[in-house]
Amino acid sequence: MARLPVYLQLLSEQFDAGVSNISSEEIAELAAVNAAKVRKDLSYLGSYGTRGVGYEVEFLIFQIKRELGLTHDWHVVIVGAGNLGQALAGYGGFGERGFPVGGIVDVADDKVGSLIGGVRVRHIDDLQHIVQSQNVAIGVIATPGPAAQDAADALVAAGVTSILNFAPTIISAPHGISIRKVDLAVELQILSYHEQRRANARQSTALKAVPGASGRGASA
Amino acid sequence: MARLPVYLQLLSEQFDAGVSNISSEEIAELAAVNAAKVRKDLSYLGSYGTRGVGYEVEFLIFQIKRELGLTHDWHVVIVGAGNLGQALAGYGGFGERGFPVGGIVDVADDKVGSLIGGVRVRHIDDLQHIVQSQNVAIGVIATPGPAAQDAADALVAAGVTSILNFAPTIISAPHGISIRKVDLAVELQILSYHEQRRANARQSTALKAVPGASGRGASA
DNA sequence: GATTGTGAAAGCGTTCACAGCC
DNA sequence: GGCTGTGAACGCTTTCACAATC
Repeated sequence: MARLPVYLQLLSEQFDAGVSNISSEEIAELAAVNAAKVRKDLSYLGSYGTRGVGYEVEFLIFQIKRELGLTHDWHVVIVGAGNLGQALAGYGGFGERGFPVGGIVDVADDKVGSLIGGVRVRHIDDLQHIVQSQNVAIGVIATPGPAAQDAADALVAAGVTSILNFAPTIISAPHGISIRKVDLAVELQILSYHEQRRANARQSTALKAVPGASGRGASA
Repeated sequence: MARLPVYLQLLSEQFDAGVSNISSEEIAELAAVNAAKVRKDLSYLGSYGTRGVGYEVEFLIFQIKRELGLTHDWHVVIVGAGNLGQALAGYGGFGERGFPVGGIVDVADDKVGSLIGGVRVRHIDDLQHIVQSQNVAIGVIATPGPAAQDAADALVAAGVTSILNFAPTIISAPHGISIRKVDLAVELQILSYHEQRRANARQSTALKAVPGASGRGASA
């Protein structure tokens, strides 16, 4: 249920705005999805709506948080203190949303010791100690692509059971370890694909408008 | 075809490693997907494989790049020079992968003028000028959630036709504008959900092992 | 013999439509 | 009357399986 976090976000906003009750239709509108889908998703949590009335916002927020395991903070550890790792650690968004950075590690000795976003960079050999002392369950990989699998192996060996991978590499891990991948370049490439199609469409329209022009090339 | 960028990445790695020919089975292995899916995806580009042999890596890379519109760089403009915007601009990954940062803008005058990742922050009023002079087609939103819709409106008004949204808000745009959303907190919350389930599973196992213990609570 | 390209089958998530309930 | 909860229909994606091709 990858949409629950989205509902949670928008319900929190509505709650802050003073809305105490909401219908599936309204949620659907805000989340830009179908109302039936919202009801199916929410019914998965239990029957927390009232027919003829809707859902109580505060109660729904609580139930979604419970389902997602957001009743307490989850410390994360970042592997890789390069550009991306520094950016992620310095960006305060993790901590604000309940995922404080419990540590940053790197293999390079010259990076060890520096302070990023209030957290000191440690050597990757300390990973197990950090994970166990801070009870870290989630690791973030922010290494260059070729080092990502090593980072994953180190995280798993240290006892981490969930991994968020920002490296442009597909990593493997033992069964039972959850992995998610976010590749910024992939996102941009997908947008590029759409741009490309738009450009092609413009071109073939132009060619149609001037039938005498050569119709070969990148059209279709 | 959101998998083409993934194939492209791994094919490029194979090419750099000296592999000149590859089968759908091998690609599937590297991409952690089914081989039939790889063939279906690639057949969508045209019949570029050779039966009994496989695919020529270099040619396939070229075809995927052509399909994705990666035959030239796409300049991007970042809206929001806060933590996240600075992080994204400073992280060199965009430029390296063919998406150089053509500009960063913000509404706050005190941010305007500072230098981030070699690019000077400009006022959001300059957005249209930046977009048109640099021929920017893709905008990146790195504002706080409440400002995201305004940022999107400004991007669309300036002539941008694709948006990558990092703000934790669902934005709307006119038909024909492509939008993708990346929410780091959502990714972590999905992992939290898996951790939560693991924790529950452990607890119910423990309860089963000691049948006398109270079976109520967060199990199931 | 090996591997692609692709119809057909299976699976999965979405949407419809309405009974059930407030 | 209004809105939820959900079985059934739908459509899209994935997977299978094999004929076509090198």
